[in-house]
Amino acid sequence: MKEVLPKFNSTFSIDCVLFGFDEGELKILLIERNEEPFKDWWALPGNLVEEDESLDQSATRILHELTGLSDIYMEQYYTFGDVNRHPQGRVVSIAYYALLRLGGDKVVKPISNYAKQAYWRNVKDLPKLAFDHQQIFEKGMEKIKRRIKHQPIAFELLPEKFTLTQLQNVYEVILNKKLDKRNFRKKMLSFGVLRDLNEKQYGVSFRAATLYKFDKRKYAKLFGKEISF
Amino acid sequence: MKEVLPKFNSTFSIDCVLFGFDEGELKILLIERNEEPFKDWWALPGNLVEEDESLDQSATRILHELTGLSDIYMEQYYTFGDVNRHPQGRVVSIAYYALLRLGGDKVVKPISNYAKQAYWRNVKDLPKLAFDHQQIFEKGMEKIKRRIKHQPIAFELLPEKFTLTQLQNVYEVILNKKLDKRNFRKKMLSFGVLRDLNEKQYGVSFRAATLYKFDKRKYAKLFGKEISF
DNA sequence: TTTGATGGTGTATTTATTACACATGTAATA
DNA sequence: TATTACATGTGTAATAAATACACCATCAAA
Repeated sequence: MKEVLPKFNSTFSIDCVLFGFDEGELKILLIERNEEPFKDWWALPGNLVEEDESLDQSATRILHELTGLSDIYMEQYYTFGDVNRHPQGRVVSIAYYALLRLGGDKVVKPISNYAKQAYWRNVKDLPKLAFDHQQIFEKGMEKIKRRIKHQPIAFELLPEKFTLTQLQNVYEVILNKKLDKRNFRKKMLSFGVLRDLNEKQYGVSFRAATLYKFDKRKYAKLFGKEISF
Repeated sequence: MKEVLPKFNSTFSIDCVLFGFDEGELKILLIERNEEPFKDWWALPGNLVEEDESLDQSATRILHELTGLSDIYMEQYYTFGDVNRHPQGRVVSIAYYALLRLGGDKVVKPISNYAKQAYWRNVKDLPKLAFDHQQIFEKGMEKIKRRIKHQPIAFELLPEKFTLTQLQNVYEVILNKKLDKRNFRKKMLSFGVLRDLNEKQYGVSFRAATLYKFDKRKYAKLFGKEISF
């Protein structure tokens, strides 16, 4: 049944924009390339898609190889296919973004040979990037700006227990504008998807804030109601 | 400088969901395939990407070959890459949608050999589709449902001069719900992007309605203000 | 001239958004 | 133990936006 397709002279890759939130800053993971082309340049983590894996599987694998993490919110958002985007041939790249919980911990183990090292970089201060990765990053940034207004993605960037101030910081840094504290809290709590844990921060050198948790069950019940965060 | 990429055993295609609005119905263009696989099945128009064209160029070309039209609002919205989506090999398909002005006229000339014929079909009454085209269609449908709320895409489906009732029909059929006439008009006119042409319909067997035009210049001035249509 | 079908209009109610300032609690330290 | 530094936590009034709702006007055709 397998006949031959007229063209097989192309390939495709996945590139990932891995967002993380740490110390009040939105960061993405960049690798320093160890191979041509663009050896020694900074680039988004990415790789070629294997024959026997779907695009989503491939994105999941690449993320796992790079960070050791699984069960992460990832989403395909655009495909880049300019003729000369890759100097070695026709490579169409499918872009994904992921939202990671950072937290002074072990994330990031660039085991693979194609990367010398990997660093988290503040999105407001990125170096020059290889290929068309600047464009890929910008489109990803736009995407999460839109997405955060309608979907509960901010929680993916925070630890399971978080304070309202931390949550507000995520919104402020992604939307790139200050929000009013009282209005923000009123609105967030009004959705009824945050559970007050009756628990306080500890180890902070000021008044400890109440910890909340995102309640997925309650959110699921609202589905279809088009919340506007 | 050109080295060899490790894998070149794959290919990619474009599939298009062409939306049109006619006689109060939202329709898409389907072709009846004349080639294996899925010979004689209904399918979305699509084709393989050529070596020397970008994805956007390819989408534009395919649309032009099929309809004779150019200068059409098209947008890439998702890429489908399940391993077995194409029975003859690994084919990743980049999906685009386009919004066309129908109007009893000449659109649609399925000249190519791979299609027997092409028909406009109401989205509420589609036949079984080849490949994963049902899924591709559904995702496209979701996309324009979201998009129409924030971007002025409804106008792309209407003739240059249109009545407010026609415009409301477009919203109703895409959002799949009835809207209140007075509230709809109040809101639409409040944006200040519709120009009253001081002109009436003619040839209708009832009271003729005022014709309006979408004013792109005024809309452009609002840019960044996040209108919610 | 009557009928049928669509065009066109306003107001009151409810809900959401915005603007805005000060007392409280905690840890560090003087 | 008093003071300081710092982030937490709270309410109300004003404005803007969304919603609900019904009838007369106009035109062509019969």
